[in-house]
Amino acid sequence: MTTDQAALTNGDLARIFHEIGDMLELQGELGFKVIAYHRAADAIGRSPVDLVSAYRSGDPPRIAGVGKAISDKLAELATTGRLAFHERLRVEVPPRLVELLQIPGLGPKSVRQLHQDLGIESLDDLRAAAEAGRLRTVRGMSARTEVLVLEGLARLADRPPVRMRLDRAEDLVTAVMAALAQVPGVRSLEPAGSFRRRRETIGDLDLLAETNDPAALMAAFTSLPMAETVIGKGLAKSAIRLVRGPQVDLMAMSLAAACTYRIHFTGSKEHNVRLRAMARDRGWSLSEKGFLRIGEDGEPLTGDAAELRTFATEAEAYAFLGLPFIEPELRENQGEIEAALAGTLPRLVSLPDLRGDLHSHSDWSDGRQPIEVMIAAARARGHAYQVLTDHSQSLGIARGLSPERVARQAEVIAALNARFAEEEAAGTAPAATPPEGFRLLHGCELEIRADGKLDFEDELLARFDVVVASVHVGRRQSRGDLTRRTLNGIRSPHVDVIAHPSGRKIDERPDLDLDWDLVYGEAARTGTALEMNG
DNA sequence: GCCGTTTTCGGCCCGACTGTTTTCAGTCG
Repeated sequence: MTTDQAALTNGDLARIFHEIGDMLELQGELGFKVIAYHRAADAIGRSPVDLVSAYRSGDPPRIAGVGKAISDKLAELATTGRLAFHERLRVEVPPRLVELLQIPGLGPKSVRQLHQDLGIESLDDLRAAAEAGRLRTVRGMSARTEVLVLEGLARLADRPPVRMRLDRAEDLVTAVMAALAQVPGVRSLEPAGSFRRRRETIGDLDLLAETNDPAALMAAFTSLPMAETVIGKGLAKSAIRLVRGPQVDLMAMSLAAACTYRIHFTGSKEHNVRLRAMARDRGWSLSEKGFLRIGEDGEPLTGDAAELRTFATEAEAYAFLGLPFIEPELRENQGEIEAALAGTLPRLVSLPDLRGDLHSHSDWSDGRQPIEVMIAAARARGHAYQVLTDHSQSLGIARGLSPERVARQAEVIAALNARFAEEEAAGTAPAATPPEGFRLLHGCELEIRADGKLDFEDELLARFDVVVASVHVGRRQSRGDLTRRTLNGIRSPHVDVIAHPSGRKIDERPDLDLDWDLVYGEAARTGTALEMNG
């Protein structure tokens, strides 16, 4: 436990309460209490409010899933930096025992048994016991368990669980679906899970299939050349691990009743739990198979009395619960259920909304393609405009443009636009061209230098159609300096957009340390757009 | 431990797969 109270972030707090949940579970505590701690930890981890500050100020926010007991513990952590309850648990439960839960197949019951019977307290203890053949002396374990445990340990050391970025997931999903598309009986294949929710990083891949012949599909799936191991195989669902890749789950859906399968496998788990609770309130039990009527005893009716409701589309299933359709991207139990009930769900931006690209680089700076190739692609997509934003002069590594090259580029762009106008007048423009035509706009990605100065004079900046400004160098400066530089960009009357304001690269580079309240406020005041990415 | 226009007590989401405990508990998603 740290003694520096200020260092406790919401993420630290979440870790502490998850660990409490794990340790209580290993002690054999009631399941619902364990779930309550994990649920509270998740809510704490994604709170937008800095909770240590809020609790110290004496005005903590109300958080769903955090009641009096956990709120008191948060207050103790915020004011003292420690939690007596947590420290007592760490005496009672060996702190490293929770690491055993990472081994596939080892759950709380098994870990507890291993600790009780063999005195195992760590992964090292577990390895030694497995290698010595002592696990088989524990009730419910065998020599096979020892093999599985050693494999799990090897995998843990060899390849720590790492989530993949959405683009890599896309490649793998495409490859697996292509390999299964020709299996006899398969009518449809589609991705689900966090990939369908378009999370920025993906753990496992989930696929759904409609098929007349589940046995053939599962046989083909579990014998794919790209499968390293088969984790499970059944007629309803199977799971494999790809060679040097993630786990892939495949579920066979009932024909023409796919809606609840889609909901179930798209998740998130927390979103599904909310839906099932809502179904239960209405007298139905919800699973991937559909809605089953619940009897007096709280159990689904069976036999002749059984009543199953299925639907063809997700929208119908949501409507059955009194909800509008909820887009997959929103299904995280982060307020979307409440918004759906209140009729305040946002309309998501989608591809047809995209009329042009406001930030692009050609081979004049660090892009890969000539301007003409990029423009042909944009016109073929039916865009109305493209803004060319090659780098400004001081970013030498990206071959930033001098004022002279900017002038030459302006001539090239003018000539291209004249040609587009002629083609549109003559009716020879690409078929996808929108009614208003297509125009190439001249912009630049303006460097905000390390000293905070802008990279071009105002007179030159005034000649661009669009100016996108950004910080690339001096990323290690103080929060104050970085914020001042960003504000310099925002306050220039010539700057229209701040590019990648956070400078974050997913899984590669953390956010810039900026005073975001100041940045947002000044951007709103001056009407400067902030690029959403990273 | 949390929560409540049905409840301040008594509920709390659901099913497939695995292994071994010959009838089901544990794990997982």
